[in-house]
Amino acid sequence: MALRPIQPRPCADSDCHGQHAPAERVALAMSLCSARGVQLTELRRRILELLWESGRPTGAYDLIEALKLRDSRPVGPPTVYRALEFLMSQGLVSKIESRNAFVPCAHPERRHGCLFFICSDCGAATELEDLRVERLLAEDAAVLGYRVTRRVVEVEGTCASCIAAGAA
Amino acid sequence: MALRPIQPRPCADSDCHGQHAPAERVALAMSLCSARGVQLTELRRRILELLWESGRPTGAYDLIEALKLRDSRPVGPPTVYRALEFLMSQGLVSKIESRNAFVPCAHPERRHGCLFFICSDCGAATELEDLRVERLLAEDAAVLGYRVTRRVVEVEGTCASCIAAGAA
DNA sequence: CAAGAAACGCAACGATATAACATTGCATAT
DNA sequence: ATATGCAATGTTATATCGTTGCGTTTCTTG
Repeated sequence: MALRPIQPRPCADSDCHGQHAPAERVALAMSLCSARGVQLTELRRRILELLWESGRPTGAYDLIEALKLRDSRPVGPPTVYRALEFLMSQGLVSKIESRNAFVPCAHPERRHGCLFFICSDCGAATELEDLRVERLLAEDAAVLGYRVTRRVVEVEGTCASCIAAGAA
Repeated sequence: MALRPIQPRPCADSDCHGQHAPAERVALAMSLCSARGVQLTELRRRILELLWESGRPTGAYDLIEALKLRDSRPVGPPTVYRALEFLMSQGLVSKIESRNAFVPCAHPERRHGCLFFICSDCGAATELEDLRVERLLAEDAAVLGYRVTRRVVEVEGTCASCIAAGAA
């Protein structure tokens, strides 16, 4: 029945049926960029793809490595950082500040302020949308008189799988 | 009437009357550490003091500079990072991940998961306690099966003063 | 197609953080 | 008094992350 979820929303799960392969993520990004009149160039596309394939927060220098090894494409740090900056400006990628690493965003079509849950054990990151948190932060900001430009919400811990594995 | 605030709590404001000078902050830290049986050594004390005096998020290398210039005490990065790690372990200091900088914590006596509001203009950071946010994050973590070890909540924007100044 | 803007390549550098190992000072055991 | 253990700090080097400046290529647009 696909009811419209208004509350916590795991972005890699139940309500996005099927559309999860990297290729589909990239296709969505391409159409989005096209609609917005910005260029998702080959390099940018490839970096986004690598992030989706990686499945975990990935550092800029790891991306440089990956581009060299898998694409025989040697690029310098500025090039990668610029591409990441573009991807972030389009909501296609977020930076995990507590890790100095980057993750692709599940729902670039929405103006999102996502939360990230990061497992210290396996390094996986789960993106979550929780409007209630956004609302509270907006409220607190209003009390302080802040005009908000960016939110960083990162929860570090141990994920369910790693807890299970560790308890074995 | 000083009612007990259970909701958003600006940690540098109304409900902590008077006790705000760096010296008093440090004194509190000293008694806390003493009670906990851990050593707030000269170096650690001094770094905490510098952070309180700074009034804004301060980088590790700035602390190194300050120690050299103001105390004629040349220390290397590892020394400072170790001291900061200790101070963080005691809840006396938090790291602002989005800035690679450190701030002293207003309420080390509570086990806190603070929010930070950071002004892009003037660089000031305001610490806030909001149990509602903590509760929601705990809830979301429970849904995902996460065991939480750390929370990073940083809201970046423009503070009231800077908005006022900019509008002039 | 020409002109301008956007994206990219490259070299060097700056900033942040940690690894690995040595030393100091102090408490306690011998 | 000597040896041992331990926490904290010092030292050197290096890893990791990110930026500046500038020249070249590529794309778009009139």
